[in-house]
Amino acid sequence: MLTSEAMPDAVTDAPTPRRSSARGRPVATSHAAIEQAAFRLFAEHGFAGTTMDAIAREAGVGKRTVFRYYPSKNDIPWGQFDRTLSHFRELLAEQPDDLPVHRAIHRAVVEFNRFPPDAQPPHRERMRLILSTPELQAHSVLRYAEWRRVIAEDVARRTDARPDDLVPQVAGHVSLAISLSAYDAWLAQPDADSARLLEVIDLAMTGLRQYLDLTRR
Amino acid sequence: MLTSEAMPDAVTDAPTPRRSSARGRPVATSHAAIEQAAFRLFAEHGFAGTTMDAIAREAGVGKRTVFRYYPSKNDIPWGQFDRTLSHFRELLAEQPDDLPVHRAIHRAVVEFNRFPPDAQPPHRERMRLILSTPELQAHSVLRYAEWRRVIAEDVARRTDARPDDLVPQVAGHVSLAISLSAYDAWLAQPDADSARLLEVIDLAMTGLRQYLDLTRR
DNA sequence: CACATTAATGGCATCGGATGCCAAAATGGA
DNA sequence: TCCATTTTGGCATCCGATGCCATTAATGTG
Repeated sequence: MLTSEAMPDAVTDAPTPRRSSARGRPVATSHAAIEQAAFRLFAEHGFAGTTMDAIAREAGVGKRTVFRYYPSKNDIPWGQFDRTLSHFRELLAEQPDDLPVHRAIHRAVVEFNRFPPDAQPPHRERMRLILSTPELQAHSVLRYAEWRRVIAEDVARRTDARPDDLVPQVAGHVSLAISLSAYDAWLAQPDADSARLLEVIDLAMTGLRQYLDLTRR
Repeated sequence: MLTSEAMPDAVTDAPTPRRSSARGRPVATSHAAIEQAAFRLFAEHGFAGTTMDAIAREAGVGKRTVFRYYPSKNDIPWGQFDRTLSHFRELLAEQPDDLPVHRAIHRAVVEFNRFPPDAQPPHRERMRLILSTPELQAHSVLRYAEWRRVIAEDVARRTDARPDDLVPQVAGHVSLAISLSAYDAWLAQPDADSARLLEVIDLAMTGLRQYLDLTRR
């Protein structure tokens, strides 16, 4: 999955608390609660039409507190992204070394987008919001950069290169390109389920190879 | 070129005036003048450290006027981008139909990045600012979207598909991925000139085919 | 030459996101 | 009860962005 779902409290370790110990004033909210409040308002008034004040009110906390949980309004739809990158790193490391590099990466990318269908808010709505809202499209590249970096590092390891070399960098960029194309196509299909997303990622990869060989009409 | 250079007044049709006729109050500045004022301040205080008020003062106009020439601070480094898209469209149309699609596109992309070396501010500085400033990296995807669209339309035409189909979309995304990788690599080389950029774009394409095992394993 | 027409300018108010600062609140433990 | 601890949230401030509109400086006409 490209996003980190805000799991129901029972699934994660708590209401995603910020505290470390159990002393001091207790938390008044959680990442999940803020996200859910925000998504309710986004659905009603759109992303731009929802102010941070309104989100704070809906979540029942002060605006200042919301900014403490999420560094910016743009970060809310993505959820707690950093938690997922280490998972992606593991998926890449799991792929056999004797596979052609691009196949190993592609498999990890597909696996990364396989996820339990009980996300809250749902994965598809989250991605629809992100990919159809210009501000969020723009903001997302900063997230993508870390994601690409993870790929570049794995490709570098597999090819005895450095992460900053051209081929690993291109691999990162192109993997992202494949994923974004796939998400667009997936979202364009009215009733595509989460399994269909994985198929479309495969199709996008096939499409790329086709494009690079194609001789025309 | 990915950006539209603010040419010296003599090269373009004027100080890039906003007026259509010659009646009414004359313009007080130009796109080029604002860009140059802005780049001076960016070099001195950084992008984030430069306020729109400061740019307006440096250019000798009101803040409100600057916003009339550029819709946002983020748009200043890109210059007048839209002017270059039609040029790109022409370059794509010029490529022979009997070429493999990916070769035609790649050639147009390379040609698009060939440009006269007398830009003001210089192409390389412009791209370095854009690609090294997070806010600008983010904002740029909105520009890239139009650029990708132009490619998707040309690929669709060449392959009897629709621009929104998967292969044209992937082609757009991947061409962008190649270009961005190339720019990063080019900027990483201390004294690379503008001719070197074109070579690096070729190298990035080669790198992609290598990554995909199309050439050798 | 005076004056209407035209079009860009720039001041002003306002909004919303973001940030620093700090007192207040709420808990556990001594 | 008081203290240490930690989060909260109010307040002020900055900055980008936008709407509104009076002002300014040209042109062209009578």
